[in-house]
Amino acid sequence: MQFTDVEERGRTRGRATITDVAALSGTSIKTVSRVFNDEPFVRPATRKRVLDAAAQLDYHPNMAARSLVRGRSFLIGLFYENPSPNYVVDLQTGALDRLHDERFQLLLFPCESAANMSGRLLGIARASGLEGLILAPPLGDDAATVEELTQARFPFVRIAPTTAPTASPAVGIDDIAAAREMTRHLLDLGHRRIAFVQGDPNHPSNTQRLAGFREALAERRIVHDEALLDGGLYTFESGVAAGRRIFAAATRPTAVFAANDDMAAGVLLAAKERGLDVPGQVSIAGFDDSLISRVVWPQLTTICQPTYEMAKQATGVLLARIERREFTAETRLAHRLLIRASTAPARN
Amino acid sequence: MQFTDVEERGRTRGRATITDVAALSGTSIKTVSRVFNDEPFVRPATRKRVLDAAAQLDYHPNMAARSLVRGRSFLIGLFYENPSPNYVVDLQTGALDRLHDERFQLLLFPCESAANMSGRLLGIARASGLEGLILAPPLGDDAATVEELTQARFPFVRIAPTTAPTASPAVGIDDIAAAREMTRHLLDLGHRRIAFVQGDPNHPSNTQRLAGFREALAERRIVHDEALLDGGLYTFESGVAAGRRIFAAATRPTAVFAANDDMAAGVLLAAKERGLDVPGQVSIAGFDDSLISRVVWPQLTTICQPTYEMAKQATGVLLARIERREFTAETRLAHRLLIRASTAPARN
DNA sequence: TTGTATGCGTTATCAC
DNA sequence: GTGATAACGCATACAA
Repeated sequence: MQFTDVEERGRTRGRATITDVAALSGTSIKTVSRVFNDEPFVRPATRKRVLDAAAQLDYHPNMAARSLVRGRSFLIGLFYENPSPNYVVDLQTGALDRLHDERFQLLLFPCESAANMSGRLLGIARASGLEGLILAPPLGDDAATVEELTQARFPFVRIAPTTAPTASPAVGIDDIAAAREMTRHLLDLGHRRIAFVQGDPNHPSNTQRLAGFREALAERRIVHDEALLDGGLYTFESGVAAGRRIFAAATRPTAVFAANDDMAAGVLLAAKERGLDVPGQVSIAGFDDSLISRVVWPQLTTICQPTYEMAKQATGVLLARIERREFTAETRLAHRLLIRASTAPARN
Repeated sequence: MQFTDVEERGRTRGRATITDVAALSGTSIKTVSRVFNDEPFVRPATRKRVLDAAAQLDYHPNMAARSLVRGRSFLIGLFYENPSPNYVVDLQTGALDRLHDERFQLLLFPCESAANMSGRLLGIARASGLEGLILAPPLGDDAATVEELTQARFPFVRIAPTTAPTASPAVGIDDIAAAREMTRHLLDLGHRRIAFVQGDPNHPSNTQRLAGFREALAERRIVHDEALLDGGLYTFESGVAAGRRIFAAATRPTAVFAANDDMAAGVLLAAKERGLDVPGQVSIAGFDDSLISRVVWPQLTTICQPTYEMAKQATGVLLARIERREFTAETRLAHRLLIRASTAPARN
């Protein structure tokens, strides 16, 4: 069955304008404008007349006209790679919640890879008329991107970046400290052969988590067997692959620490394929506290990273920067070690 | 550390305009406009001069001005409830991918509940200047919403709706047939006591899946024990709760069919808590083929519902409708029974 | 406290 | 093929 609609009404033509409202309310367009912009110096009675007329005409200010005359788009862009849906949705929800009741709108820019975006962000931002950018990891760590935006004095904020702070604001947690805590937890349980599953080597968060892992081992004077370092890509599938390699090795580790939950869940699946009991024969730890860590069995010990809150605060900082208000250059949010059922004392 | 930037450059003021490009290229603004809108009747040499000037000035057309004069916003809205992040991201990616290379942009509207949106969608659409709406389930099933939008001749498309087809286009699968297939699969494995875990009773998809389940039982002349009907809310947690109730009952079912994967994963967790072997002692089936079905152990037998593809096609239909081209009123996409490890023959 | 005139950056009309 | 000029709907000096 096929249709062709003759007359659709999604466009703005034919809709009531400020002039119509002025006419019907017996005022001028300036007064209507005042009412709709919450400006002072409008007599309550006049305001009411305007509002009534607007309601009657189903008037809504035309955003395009408003943007044009103000020289602003009220658009901000969220740039992210697509590692796990859970993470992405947390990010979006945080940003959207902060934007609620602001007149800004959020545009999504899922990126294939941070690398091929390098040096192109400013052009995209200009083309879409964005007023500011939120850069989720690992985009905020690309030197060329940061340089380009900074040079152009284009407002942006980075979420959980790991490179040295720049003139641009950032919101994140201390990845090194968090990974250190998790490693200490495993060490405290008696584990000595601990495998580390890296995430995407291009995400500096991975570097930081690995650094924290190494630091904790060094504290206890444990020489890390580099054979126990495996690499994934932050995806569930890559975690499965890494797990299979790890458990196929001659001397199995007693614990595996994966740089995020998706990979940890993959390692868990690999363990089960091999008939290994978790945490009886091997402990598994993740990072992020994404939904997946609570969905698998046993539930994963992980680091609670407040993604939603980071996105929310980052958005707030960006708005402040766009509005030329004072803003916090660097915000560090608290993380939390979440001990659940996937880690247990090492058996001798 | 606090900053206040004196001069940010995210706004549009100060950027090159069509006039600048015309001046630099020695042409008129109309010609520049022609070039940027791919209109014919521009000599190649002139075109090149314009393009060069534009590049030199880093000119990008001002979307607001363009929208204003055309009387269009090039904005479409995606309205969804937030059941599972996996589903939401599939939806977004499908829509975004279709929009790629179109000049439309997507605005996100996560809704708390379909009920409290009833009758408010048109206002929101008008206020945001949207040209069209994509309604993900269960929003497309709200009678008041559909009525309101239809009345106003506002372009919208529904994804996987289950209420009777209306004048508005829809893209979906045959939920009844899919649920029937899944139930037959369980029956073929010898299961006779099969519990059904409902989703949100307000989502008509739930009604359809339950209907398919019942039809399959009726085909085999099996009288369904209504005690085996439990209810969740399409969330993982509600699946856990339902599973606990089901497995606590005096006579346990040998199979559980949940109306979506998130709940099936919850049932699986409840089974494990109780020490039940899956699929040895109980088979569990889901619906959706969302990431979660592949992440849990054993992986879930489920129905593959092409969410991404549905969103992509729905977006295409909406664009056609907005552009007043011919569009398909109803699109039914194929589903697929995915037999994985969570279902096995019933033991006698 | 309210109104008038001007311009924002485009596209569209119509002449050349 | 190309170019003046008038909208588009709104905010904002400036005037009253």
